[in-house]
Amino acid sequence: MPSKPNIQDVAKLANVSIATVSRVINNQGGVHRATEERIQKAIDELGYIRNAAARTIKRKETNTIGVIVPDIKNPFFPLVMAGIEQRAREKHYFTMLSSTNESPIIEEKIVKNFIERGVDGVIITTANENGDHLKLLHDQKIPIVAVDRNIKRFEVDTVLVDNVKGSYQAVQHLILQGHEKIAIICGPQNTTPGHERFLGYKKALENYNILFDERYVIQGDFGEQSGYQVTHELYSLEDKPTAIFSSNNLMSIGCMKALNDLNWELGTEVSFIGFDDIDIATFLKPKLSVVSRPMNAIGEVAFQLLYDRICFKESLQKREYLLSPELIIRGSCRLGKKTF
Amino acid sequence: MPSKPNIQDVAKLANVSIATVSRVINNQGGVHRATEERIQKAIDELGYIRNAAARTIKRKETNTIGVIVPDIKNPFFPLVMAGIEQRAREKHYFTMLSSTNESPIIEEKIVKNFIERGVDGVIITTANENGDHLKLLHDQKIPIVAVDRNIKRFEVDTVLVDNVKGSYQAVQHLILQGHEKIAIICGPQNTTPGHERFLGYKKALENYNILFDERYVIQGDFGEQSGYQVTHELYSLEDKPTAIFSSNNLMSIGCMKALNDLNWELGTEVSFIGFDDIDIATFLKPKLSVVSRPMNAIGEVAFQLLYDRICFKESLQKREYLLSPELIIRGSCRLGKKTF
DNA sequence: TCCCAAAATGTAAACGTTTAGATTTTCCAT
DNA sequence: ATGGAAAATCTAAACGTTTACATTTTGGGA
Repeated sequence: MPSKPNIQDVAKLANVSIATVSRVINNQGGVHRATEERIQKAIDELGYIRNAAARTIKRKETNTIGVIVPDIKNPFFPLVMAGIEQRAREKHYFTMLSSTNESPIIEEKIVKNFIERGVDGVIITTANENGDHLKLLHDQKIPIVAVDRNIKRFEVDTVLVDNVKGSYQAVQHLILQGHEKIAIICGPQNTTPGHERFLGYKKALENYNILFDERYVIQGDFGEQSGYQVTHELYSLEDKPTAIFSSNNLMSIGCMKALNDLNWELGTEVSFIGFDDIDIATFLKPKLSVVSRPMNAIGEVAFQLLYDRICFKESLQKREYLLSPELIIRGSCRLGKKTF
Repeated sequence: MPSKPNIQDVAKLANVSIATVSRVINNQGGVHRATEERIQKAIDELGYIRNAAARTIKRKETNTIGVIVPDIKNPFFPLVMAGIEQRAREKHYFTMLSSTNESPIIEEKIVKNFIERGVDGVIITTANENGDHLKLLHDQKIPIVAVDRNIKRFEVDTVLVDNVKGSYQAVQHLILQGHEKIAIICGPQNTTPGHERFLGYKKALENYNILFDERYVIQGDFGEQSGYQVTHELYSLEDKPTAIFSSNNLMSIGCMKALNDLNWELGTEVSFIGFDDIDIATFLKPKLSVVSRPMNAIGEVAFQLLYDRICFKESLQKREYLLSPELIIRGSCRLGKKTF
């Protein structure tokens, strides 16, 4: 018994031609009942498993999609991924996941590799929204769905969250609690989420006629470390903010650590709302208010969009899903210090 | 310009044979400098990308490994995955990740699919340690590395953590703090980690001559929900434990939620140590003591083992890596209530 | 019994590579 | 100029499928 059996071996053992075997493997029908059974027996006996590579060569499809995320360690993405996988499995699609560590260079390599391997489509949260490095994908007419971050250079289907609305609601809530000195820990302004969350912040201030103060706008990079440092900066202001809005989960964690180290008391001395729910939220005293996103749904929608696009290609218009985040009020902003 | 260009198109444009093009694509040398440049130009011009499927058919290798985890939402696995990916990228290997939701049935399907696709090897944390459903892999002589959970049915390389030692140290520490009524929230006893962590617990009690009390041994399923429920059960005992050891991260979280809801005060009324570090650990008051595992290293070692095995196949002996967990003492067990 | 459509099966040509082995070209020592 | 080894290139046969088309078998009505 030499290495892997192939369709030939099965055909020989079952005493039929490879065409018939192929028909059985692919459930195409039109095969005599008895013959089918004979072939199935041969398959089992030999332990035959069809070779996807050879199949792909003919079929020109892999039933595989690629998923590219910027940071697999950010719990947001595994949750989205779970949604994608769930839906993909239903449609008998498989999933290749790669993480770029926010590097467009790595991202381009991954893309190239995905193309080599013939993925039928790609779901991506890109490390560089201008999208120059995704040209290859576009050229090959491989369907793309952008999740959480848009791609500027071409039209692609998108699954985004209404960041403006989410942060607007959060900041609005802080304002209604009586806060006027509200700081924002921003994400990178060259990313959609980073920028839009800042816009929502600004809009809320404007709507309520609160003075926009540059000192309270402070740049982070979506990483925990930066949330930590930046909170120190805020603390060192002579006129400290009475509330902080953090633009993402990891920076919220960094911020909380800093609050702790600085003895800057959450809820009494400083209120807080963060974008994205995090595990620690309900364990802090007071509990953290957050803007929560439906991660699993994001993944599910993303796959559905991609799947439709794979089936219907260009005949579809560009579709943009905008999911609404939900403001979850817990304790961390209830005690807003009235300024009047 | 019809769809994807192939090696033929490149050859024609560069006015050479496909063999020469192939040599260039694969950097095999022996091609005239000028010719190579001409070919490269043709490749760029056409936007040619080689077809991995066709290549696989000849080469009988994919440079892809499959990774199977039981629950992608458990933060442990993305961290291990990050270690795997990091090392894999260095060796120009790609990674397919699938999650089984702890279902051996799904796991078997994934395995079959991986084989179809010709993965060069598999890293797996199996949903069923007896391993019957992995027979296919073994039959095809595809290298396997078992992570975190062993596989009983065949010999495979393993990367495990010394669970017995880890939980022994944790329980020992509780004992030395003066605790005698120490409860354990167990994981499933048909998994290596679940069982071994229980063994470490028992061993520590024995060594220090503490009476083993069935009532304090309580079964969970490694899920957050079960940690929560089970903690309620412990609280309802007439003779409550003074310390709790939890067998994994998610159950620890559930336990903490329960403590909170029950007003069972951590650190004073009940001490705690959990297996696996978790985000919330340092945010609780007092901070949580934990047994910490080197996730990234686990992933790196796993890939290294698999890589060697792919290169050398049967010529290697079975290798077992046993990494040591680290007991991190924070506040949650410092205040052990002396019973004398 | 014969005919013929329908059903079942077979034949052979792709698909896009890699690679042994054959052939041609280059170029240097004579 | 010439022979011949080394370098460069080419030819053609795989690899394991799918599938259009051709061929054979089956079975029921006349």
